[in-house]
Amino acid sequence: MPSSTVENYLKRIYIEQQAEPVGDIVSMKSLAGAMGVTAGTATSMAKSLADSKFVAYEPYGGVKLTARGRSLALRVLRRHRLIECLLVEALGLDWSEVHDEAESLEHAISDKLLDRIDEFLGFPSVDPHGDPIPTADGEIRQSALTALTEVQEGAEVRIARVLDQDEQFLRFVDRHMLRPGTRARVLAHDHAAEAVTVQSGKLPAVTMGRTAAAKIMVELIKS
Amino acid sequence: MPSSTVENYLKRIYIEQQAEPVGDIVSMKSLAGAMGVTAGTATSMAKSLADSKFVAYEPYGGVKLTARGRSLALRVLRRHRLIECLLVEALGLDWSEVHDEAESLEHAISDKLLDRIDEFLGFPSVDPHGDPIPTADGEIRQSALTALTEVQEGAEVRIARVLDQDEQFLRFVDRHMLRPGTRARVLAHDHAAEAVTVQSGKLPAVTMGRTAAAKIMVELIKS
DNA sequence: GATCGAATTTTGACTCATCAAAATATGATA
DNA sequence: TATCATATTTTGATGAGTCAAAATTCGATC
Repeated sequence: MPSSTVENYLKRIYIEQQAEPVGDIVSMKSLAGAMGVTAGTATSMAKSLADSKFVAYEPYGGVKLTARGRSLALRVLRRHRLIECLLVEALGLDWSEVHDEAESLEHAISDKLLDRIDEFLGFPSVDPHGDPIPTADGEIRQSALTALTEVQEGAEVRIARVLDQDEQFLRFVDRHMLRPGTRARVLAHDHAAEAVTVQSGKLPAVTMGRTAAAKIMVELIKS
Repeated sequence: MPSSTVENYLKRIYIEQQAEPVGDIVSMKSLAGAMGVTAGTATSMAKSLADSKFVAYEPYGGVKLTARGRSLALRVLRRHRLIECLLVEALGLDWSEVHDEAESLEHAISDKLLDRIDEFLGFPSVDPHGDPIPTADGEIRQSALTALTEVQEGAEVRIARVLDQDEQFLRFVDRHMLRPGTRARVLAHDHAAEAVTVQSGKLPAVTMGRTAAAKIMVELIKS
């Protein structure tokens, strides 16, 4: 059984790999940063993950998941996201507080219980943040989404996914009714101010910075 | 934060202490046995638990929880038992399969989530096996129960608690409708055969060995 | 090509939890 | 009281995961 440390590294590598603009390869620096350990620790873990065939490790290059590593990473992600669903839907926790909880529960839950939860929830395809839930056989369906920053002025969108689990940010999103599933309209892009103005429901419009807006992914309804 | 190993030792010591007929002191041998480690490991953990003031450790004597240790043990037990309730009541798992699951989840759940679960379940006082659930402030109410072996022939009882988490045993109990909450009648004690005969619901009577019967605790309804 | 700064790797050390095996203490019995 | 079986403790070792700091390599620039 891989330890929860190993599971965390693989999950992290998977996520960093997604974020990697090109090449799918994760440097020791970003891995160490993402895991909150020193670079030396990242290197030695990289080697040991490579020994277990979870990653391909290129000295002075970086690390990249093997099929085996990717499969385990997706299983961890599946656990994480199904647990988030459970906490929100069955126990009524707020979506802004479930991330950390899921972070530890994801290593403690059995496959059997997980399947039970999946069934109980009606086999959801995304978690409360709109992140896709890998299937039991290790597939993940990424729907093509657009960042709020890329949407034309005046367009109507449906919020689909929020790419940041930070509690503060999620509460901000909540306050302005920009939670996945809701409709909103992009009112303006201010390139000089690097800001985007959006409006949802009956709420007054809100203006947010580009970097914040870039973390909100949407589907176009009408432009 | 105490590690989950520490939590497990304290929980185990608490349980062994309850089982200790006299003196409340747990020997290294029984601790090692209960934890599935060698005696040397038990000794060194006993010392380190003593360093952290969780137990009083007497060389060549044994170990006994301090108030601090007892408090943590009860918090772990509370987590364990509330999780068992949740798995049975909300997710429909069978009571015979929840023990192992709870065994790992109990170290991964936050106090916040636990309180939420407690509320969601309506503040239950016992888990599916009839084991009392410690309160959030560290109290535990042990109701005075009688073992099936001590009940007079012909008496009617209500099953209150089953003192064995073994899956096989719990399924046996289930098959004969002897789950906590159900009524049953003690038909006979056969001292020579060391056996007890019980009957529940519309099922035919079942005869079980003394040691099995001793693990089923009941309340008297009528003798 | 030589040099410099940044990233990476190596080294040595540490903690936690464990084991096997050797050494020792305890308590009962002769 | 001497002995013996059993329980306990000690000792030395191991693996996982970590850090700090020293050593090395890479890649870009001069």
